[in-house]
Amino acid sequence: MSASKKLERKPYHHGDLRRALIEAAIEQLHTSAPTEVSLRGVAESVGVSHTAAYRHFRDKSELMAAVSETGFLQLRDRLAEAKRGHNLFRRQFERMSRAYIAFALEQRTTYRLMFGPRFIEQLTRAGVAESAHAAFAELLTAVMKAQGGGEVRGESPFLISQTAWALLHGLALFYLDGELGPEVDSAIATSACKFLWEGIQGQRSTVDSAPSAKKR
Amino acid sequence: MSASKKLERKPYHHGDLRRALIEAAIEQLHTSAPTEVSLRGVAESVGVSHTAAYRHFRDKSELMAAVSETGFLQLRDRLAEAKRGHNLFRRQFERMSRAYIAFALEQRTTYRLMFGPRFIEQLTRAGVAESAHAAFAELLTAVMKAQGGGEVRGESPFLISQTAWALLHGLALFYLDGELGPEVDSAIATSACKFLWEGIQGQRSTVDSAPSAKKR
DNA sequence: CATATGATGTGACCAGTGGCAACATCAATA
DNA sequence: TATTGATGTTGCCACTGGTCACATCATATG
Repeated sequence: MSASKKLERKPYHHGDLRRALIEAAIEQLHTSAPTEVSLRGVAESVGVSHTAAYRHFRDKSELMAAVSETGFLQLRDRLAEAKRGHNLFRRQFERMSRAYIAFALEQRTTYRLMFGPRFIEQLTRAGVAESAHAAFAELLTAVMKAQGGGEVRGESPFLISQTAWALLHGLALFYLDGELGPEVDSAIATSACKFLWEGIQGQRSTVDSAPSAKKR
Repeated sequence: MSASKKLERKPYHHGDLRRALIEAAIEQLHTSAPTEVSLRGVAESVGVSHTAAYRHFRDKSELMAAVSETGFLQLRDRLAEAKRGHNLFRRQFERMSRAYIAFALEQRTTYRLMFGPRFIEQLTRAGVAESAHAAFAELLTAVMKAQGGGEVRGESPFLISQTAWALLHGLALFYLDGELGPEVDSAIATSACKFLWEGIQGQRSTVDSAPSAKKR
């Protein structure tokens, strides 16, 4: 076989095992519950001994934390993408909500992992905390900007954003748990966002959809 | 030792092992994550061989489902208790919200278990589904009654209740994950409920909170 | 009262898991 | 060229959930 080149002959050293393990773990999460994903299985699917993983992760939880981190980064991108090109918060909120739930549905198990029981531990790892906050910041900045324009009431943007996030998270779990249908646009998500929107919008809504009798 | 009586001499047959196992599991959940609770550990803490559990539960997950069921029943009682003696939905909602989050905080790990990754599987077991729906019904009936009095807008009580539940669930997880302080009354819960309340209240609010400044 | 029978608990054992330690392999530098 | 540190491997350990054959007992039946 070719001797000079680098591939084919399964080199003793993998090259980028860390990344490969993370991707393999994500792959397994598509078909297995977080609990059922075994470090051994992941290593095997990469064609490597299970202990090799310990050269790149202190233990299994650190590998899973790395998976979470990539999840949060992806979620952040989705949210950023959702609001891009729209200036009205009402519109941004609607699109971000859909994007959020769509992400949770597509990455079901990863999403569960991200917000699962190890969430606290994970947040102690720098990377996870940062990426999680980055995702949250997408929502927060949108709220703050909308407050500047008077579109959203002027109370603490943190409280408002957290409320919205909590609602989205709760909704996402409902979808994941199969209590709701698989269509992101189903009644509940739409209604829920409408209810919250009506609770947080500012007095002088610049463009209040329709002049329908609103205002309290 | 006394031969005629029933206690002391650790009888070969436990008497009510099923219940004892459930309680022991709940006990362990107070100090261990759901994942870390082992069937063997639970059995040992009851002073029984780990295989004895299989006489009462098909497998570990069935034991955990039983734990969930008792959790939902307890949650239902808490919610029922919270609204008892109050007629104004606004007041009921406020109290139920606090009760909900308080329950999640007190039974941290059990709560995680209840809504954890196995939620779907659990719901296929009759007992769990029933108790879960019973808890939800407490909220639902309150909403429906309030709609009758015009206190809550007349849209689908299901959608409204689910929205509220989703919000509460999301909030509860925030508390559990330590993103928020441990005080149930902290700003976020109060604000979140206020925002939602303003989004769902009916047109002719009978008593729109005394104009008192309240706490803001 | 004696005995048979089914419910309940036990011990031995299995495969699978996460993790550790000593060793093997290799790439890069001195 | 030799050494060294990073990376991957093999062998092992304790532990877990689960199955099996067997032990113990409560109770119904003669």
